[in-house]
Amino acid sequence: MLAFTSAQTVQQPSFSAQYTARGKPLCSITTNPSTLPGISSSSTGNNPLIQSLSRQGDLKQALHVLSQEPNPSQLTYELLIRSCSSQKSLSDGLSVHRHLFDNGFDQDPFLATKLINMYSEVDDVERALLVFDKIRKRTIYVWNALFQALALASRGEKVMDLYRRMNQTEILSDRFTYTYVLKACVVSENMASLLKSGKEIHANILRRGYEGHVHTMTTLMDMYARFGCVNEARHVFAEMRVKNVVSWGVMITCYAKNSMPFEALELFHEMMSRSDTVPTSVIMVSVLQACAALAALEQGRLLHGFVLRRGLDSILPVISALMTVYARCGKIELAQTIFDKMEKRDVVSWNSLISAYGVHGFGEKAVEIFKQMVCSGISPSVVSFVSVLGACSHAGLVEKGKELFRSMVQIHRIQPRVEHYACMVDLLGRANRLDEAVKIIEEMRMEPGPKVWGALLGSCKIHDNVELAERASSRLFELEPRNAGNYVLLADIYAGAKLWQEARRAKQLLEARGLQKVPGRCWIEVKRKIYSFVSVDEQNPQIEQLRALLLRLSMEMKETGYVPRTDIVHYDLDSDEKERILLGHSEKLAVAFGLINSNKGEVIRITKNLRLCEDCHSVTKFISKFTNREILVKDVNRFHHFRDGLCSCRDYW
DNA sequence: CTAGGGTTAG
Repeated sequence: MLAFTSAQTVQQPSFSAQYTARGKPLCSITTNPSTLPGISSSSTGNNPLIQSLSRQGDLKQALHVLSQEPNPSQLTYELLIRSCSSQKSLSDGLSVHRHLFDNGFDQDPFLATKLINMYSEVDDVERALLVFDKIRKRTIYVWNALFQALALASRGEKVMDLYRRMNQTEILSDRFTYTYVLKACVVSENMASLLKSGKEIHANILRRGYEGHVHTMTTLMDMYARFGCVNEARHVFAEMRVKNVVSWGVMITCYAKNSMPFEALELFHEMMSRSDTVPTSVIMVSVLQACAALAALEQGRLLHGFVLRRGLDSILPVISALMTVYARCGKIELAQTIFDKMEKRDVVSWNSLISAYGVHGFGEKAVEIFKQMVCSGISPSVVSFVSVLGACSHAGLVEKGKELFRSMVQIHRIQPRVEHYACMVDLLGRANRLDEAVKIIEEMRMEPGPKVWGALLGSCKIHDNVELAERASSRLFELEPRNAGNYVLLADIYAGAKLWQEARRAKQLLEARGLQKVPGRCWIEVKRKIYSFVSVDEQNPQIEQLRALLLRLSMEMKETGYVPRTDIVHYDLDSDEKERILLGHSEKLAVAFGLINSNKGEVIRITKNLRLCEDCHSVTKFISKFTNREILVKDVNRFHHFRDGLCSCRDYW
């Protein structure tokens, strides 16, 4: 880059010299160009030949001919630059750039645009910026090309800086500008600060009267969606008079990605009934994702049928999403069947299967699939390692996990990222090897992020380690002050150690920051309808019936040794009240609902938004034995398969 | 020169 900068300004001759030297081998073309078919020695010279060589992708030949051409045209340069872009060749791009500079085309805004595109394509934004700096006449095309290049390189702040500067000139944004600058907002390292910028662009869009432009408005929705601003996205969507399949898709994805799977499914059904929009594979992927999050098997089956009818069943992302739906509905064998039938598989297909076994606690199987993947010649990705390490963690395969972690660098040449360290901390911490977990953190060559400290805090909860919990939580309160879960976890750990005053302080901290505990929720799908439960659910029409059933079961269970875990209720209440609260937990309500409303022999499947509580875990074990029913509970991070009084997690979760 | 998607840990 340095050589080029100086050359561009002062050392022009060296370019030409270097260039001519490189052109030498093909001088035969210039000595007698007319011997080549279709080439005349008229005023157009070698231009048509260079152009057709560029179009064919014979870049080397094109460059050789160029070196002998005294009058290259703008079109010739354009095609050459494009060829460099498509071949991702920085060195050839530089040659063309030098050449057009020598021929006085360096102030041509059209070619500057193409050069910026080209440098962006070869991942050299710095040179793209340089072209922009040098060009004096900056058309909106030049600006847009740079915005696009910077957005692609995740330089959000830089884009906003330049966007504001552009707005001080007489150049006006167009519809392309808006899509690029909006995209730039969500790709910066510093997400929070650019939401403001996004809103600023939103205001400009309205001021300039672009609110009727579908493309722009859809990008705007997506920007809000990625910041988690569901209401803003929803508002933009509602105001759009013209919607197309992408606008619907962005809104559905927005819900699916922001933990609102119900709304995602609802909107999909609305799209199907109220518009003539034909769903694409992209839409199906998002809807399937929502379905997986809810563990809604019947919905999933309907969607699977739909996918087949629409002929979308050979599209890899759709298949991966389908596998995940079945896996998350507890139908792991169906996920395996789909995988087996695939004609082509990519790394994501494999990852889907690995994580499927992982969340069910089949650690060995997950490791086996991982090995099969490697044997079949697919290189594991960063996600493969997250999945397989997670699988080891859930199954307590500590040594296996450590071995795989080492193999990341040693065999697969993948540098561990923060999320891999988080997996290791979880793996070791869960296995009560907290000192080793701490050692891993201390040896990290990067800043341990919230995921790492969060994994440690979670382990402290399992193993009642107050001291370490204080250390982890103090870091978490700095790193993610608005995550309510951390305060609740710390309060629980204190309460578990009967440090009531400290527990109260942790809760006060939560409230002082204006946060609220995420309420525990459960879902159950019965006859294609999904029912949702919150703890001590007074609104539920069947609540009395559910309570009565649970009370009866609880009394029976007590006779066979069940002791309600009133110790985990951290309110200052008498033990009867505590028992009542425990019995009102949403997962118990959902189980009772399933027992009453589904047929005998059917598996009861429940989804929970948090980690399963210990009391519910033991009660569900009892119930599975008592009622001779299989109960499948998917909590935030794994599956619990209850059968005959036992759980598939072997009480390790 | 423009918009959306698969697999992921606490």
